Amino acid sequence: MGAFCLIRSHGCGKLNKANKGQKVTLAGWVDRRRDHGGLIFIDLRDRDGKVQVVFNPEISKSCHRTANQLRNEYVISTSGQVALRPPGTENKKLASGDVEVVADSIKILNESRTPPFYINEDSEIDENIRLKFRYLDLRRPHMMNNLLLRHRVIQFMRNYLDNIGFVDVETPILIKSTPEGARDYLVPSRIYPGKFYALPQSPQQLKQLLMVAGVEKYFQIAKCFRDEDTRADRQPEFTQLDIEMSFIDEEDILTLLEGLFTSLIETIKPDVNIVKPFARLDYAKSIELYGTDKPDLRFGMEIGELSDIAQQTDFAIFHDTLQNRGRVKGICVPGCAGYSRHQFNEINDIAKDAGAQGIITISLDSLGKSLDELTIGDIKSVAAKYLTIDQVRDMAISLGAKAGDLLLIIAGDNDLANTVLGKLRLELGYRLNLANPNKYSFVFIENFPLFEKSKESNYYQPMHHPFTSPREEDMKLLDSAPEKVFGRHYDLVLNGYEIAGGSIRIHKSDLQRKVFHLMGYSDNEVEQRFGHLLEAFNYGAPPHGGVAAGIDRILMLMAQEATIREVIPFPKNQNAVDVLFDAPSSVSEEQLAELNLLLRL
RNA sequence: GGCCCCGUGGUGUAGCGGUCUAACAUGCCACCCUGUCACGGUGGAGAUCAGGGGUUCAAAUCCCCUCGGGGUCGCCA
Repeated sequence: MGAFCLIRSHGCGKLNKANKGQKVTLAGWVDRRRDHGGLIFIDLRDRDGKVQVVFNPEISKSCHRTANQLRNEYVISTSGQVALRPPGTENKKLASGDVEVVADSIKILNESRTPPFYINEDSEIDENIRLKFRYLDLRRPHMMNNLLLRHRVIQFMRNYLDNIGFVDVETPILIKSTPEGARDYLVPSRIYPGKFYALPQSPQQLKQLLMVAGVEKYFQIAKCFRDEDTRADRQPEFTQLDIEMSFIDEEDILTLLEGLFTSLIETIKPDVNIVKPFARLDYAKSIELYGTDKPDLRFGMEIGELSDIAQQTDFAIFHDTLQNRGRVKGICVPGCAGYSRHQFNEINDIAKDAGAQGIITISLDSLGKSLDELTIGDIKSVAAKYLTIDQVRDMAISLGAKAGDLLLIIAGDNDLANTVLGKLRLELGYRLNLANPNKYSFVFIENFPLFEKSKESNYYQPMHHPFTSPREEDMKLLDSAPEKVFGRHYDLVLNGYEIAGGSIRIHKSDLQRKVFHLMGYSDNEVEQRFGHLLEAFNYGAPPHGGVAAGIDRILMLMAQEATIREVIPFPKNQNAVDVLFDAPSSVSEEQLAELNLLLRL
């Protein structure tokens, strides 16, 4: 740790045979004490790791006496000689396990209460307690590693982009509320009574203005704020790698992303397997095959269309569905023909939770046979008596099934069938361990519709955001059939998580105005909310586009954590509460008065 | 706002109508121990079973409500 450390000469975890005989001074926390009466061992821990320190009364009586008072998490500094451990007592589990420090002086820098949970072992602890004592939680090596990983990833991104000509520009945190999209966090203005700043949901408009300014290649590690409900992969404030470029098209951005993420993972996680080149999938295709626009491509189990086969059967449920413009679709669950009653119930529950009325299961309970040898007696299904063996075989072939597999079939509305089967695919795929945790399966999702019809109003709302450019060839459809227009938008998905999204932007004010109008904004509203952007486009705005990547999610995946909170040093809980600071909290009457605020509760 | 899961010494779990005066592991405290490393040994302290109400002769256990936590749908331009 070097030059700046006044009371230490080395990091604990960095000591090894090469330091043999050196006199060192260490500082850190007592990870564990082993008192043998005559001899006391301490594992001393700092950011770099651990090393064993020996207190021998024959070396120093007073040190040994002091070591006797030590407890876990006491902060000490100690000096002594690095010695090879006696043969046979090396500890292979410890990086510094070949050596130990024989202490000849020790100072207790601070005592510690017994911590509310274990720092020195990795066990499940109630998250509320962890968050309340986050400074202790982060002291655990596991969390410290996540924190250091975060540092290395962000450092890598900065260097990578700097090397290819990108400029890091900071944008303000106090800006203007531009409703639509997510709810804003508002900050009252003291100087202007009754007026508010908003925290940025993302630096979107600012980076576009930087393109107008001529920055050409911009990036920022940007904090974003959205006042929406949390999820395992969503927090009220989160961090994006924000990128924008001028004079480029989609391919330039996809190439940049592929290069950046490939070399990021290869540098920081050299042992994992990246599927290269990154896959590409149409939005519509993704929905049809995986029931989602963020598919996990580490395993197959694709959704298959069975409507044509269903049409030929004598099964009333199939016919009713098809008559009502519904579809019959299915997936194959490999090797699960022998599922128990209980397991079938679970599958049924998943399907119902996802909105299905029911699910039809067909067990090809005939292990060892080929599909050709199947007989109707091998088929276990409530629908068996309405199906011929040829129909079952055709379904099995459509879904890529073999004997011993389980077919799950949903009859219903197309969207619903996709959603339900997509959910079952994920759930069962994970249960069957089909998703290799060391595989990084990136996929670009392309060709999103520009708009979707709003449920509440008669207007259109953007799939991505209102600044996304329509495809050139669809421009004329904007007036006649906006729902048929495709946007120049793309997402990057990794192992079932959307980790980046971007687009080529609109850079002309008349087109931007038209899109706002389709969203239902009046001229007046457009001027009020986005006048600054439209005006900027009138002064030589270059064509441009960019992307924003969710750094917390990327880190979550790299650290193999189940939630984003594990890679955020000080996250909020599911109810958006910071339990360490107890925020949000009340403020004094004086503070409210100064802001001209009156609470209406 | 809806749905699902969880709440038992400091921590993690067991117990799921009576045997609970609540068990186990670890941690904590005291003493013993010179080669351990999740050290070992002996002894000890530590729990209104989240809170409230109900059912019952009897509730940690069953039911209802509240609170807290997690997951998810809605929401997230």
